[in-house]
Amino acid sequence: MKYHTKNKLKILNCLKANSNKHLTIEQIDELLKGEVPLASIYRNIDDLVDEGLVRKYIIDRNNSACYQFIGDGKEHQHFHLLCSKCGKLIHLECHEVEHLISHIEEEHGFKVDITKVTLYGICPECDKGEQR
Amino acid sequence: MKYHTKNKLKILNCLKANSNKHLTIEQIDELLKGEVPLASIYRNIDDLVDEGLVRKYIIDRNNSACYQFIGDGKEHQHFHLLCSKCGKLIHLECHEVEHLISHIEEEHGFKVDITKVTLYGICPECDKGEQR
DNA sequence: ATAATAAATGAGAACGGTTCTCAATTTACT
DNA sequence: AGTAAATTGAGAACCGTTCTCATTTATTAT
Repeated sequence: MKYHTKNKLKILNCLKANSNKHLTIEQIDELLKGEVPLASIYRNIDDLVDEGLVRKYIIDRNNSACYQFIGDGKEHQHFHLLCSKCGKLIHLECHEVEHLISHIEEEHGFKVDITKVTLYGICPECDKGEQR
Repeated sequence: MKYHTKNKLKILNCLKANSNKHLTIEQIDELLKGEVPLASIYRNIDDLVDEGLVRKYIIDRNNSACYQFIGDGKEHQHFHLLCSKCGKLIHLECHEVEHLISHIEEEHGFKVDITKVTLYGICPECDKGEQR
């Protein structure tokens, strides 16, 4: 059984207050002004992810994870495009993706968890300026 | 300008000989029986990736990257299904995926990097035995 | 309230994959 | 052969993350 703790609430509030973006552990640490030790941030945020309140993203190169508050999880089903260059996160609802997920489940027997779908690549803006 | 070196060829041959699977750096190191230092494997394999002879896959968080020889690059693109329960990694070539990637690029302007696509979920075997 | 129990904490060490450093060596070009 | 450029090897450094463990805090039972 889990307890409600100050640290956990601080972290959750921090993520809530920034629910429009995804934060790294380092950024959370800064926002909390070092009030919560790193190890405790890691521990609590793992819980929050398990509880479904926070979503975890892995940004490719530097291996650092990002976290984002996703509320009660009753939001529209959507998935994310994450630009590997500028780090921008794009929310996308797209029937083609739902189609693919259905296809994979029906034809390949694998039940994809759509809440964990993140596609990495290059966003339109970065792509334009990438002629180099 | 790049030189041809023994190390690089050893690594390339190792990947060629195992082109049906993707190998971690650790596995490559074992296959090469420690003849090539780790740092050199990393350096050379980065070159091979840049040269387009080898593809790098980033599968899951803390796990290491995987590499696969792709020869002339004409192979089918594939991506990965990772079972959240048993950890099994499934390679999937599926025209529906290519279709989705085209769609996202054409309609949403976002260039998806398929080598970084990993869909999480439950594999068929775990799904069968999951009545709990 | 108090005691007993379970979970969370803080501080730092440890971990693991990857990258860096730099002197020594190898390669390519004249 | 001489020179410059690239690669090598060995280990240290790096960095995000996880672990350890004694201590503190929260929950439950008495």
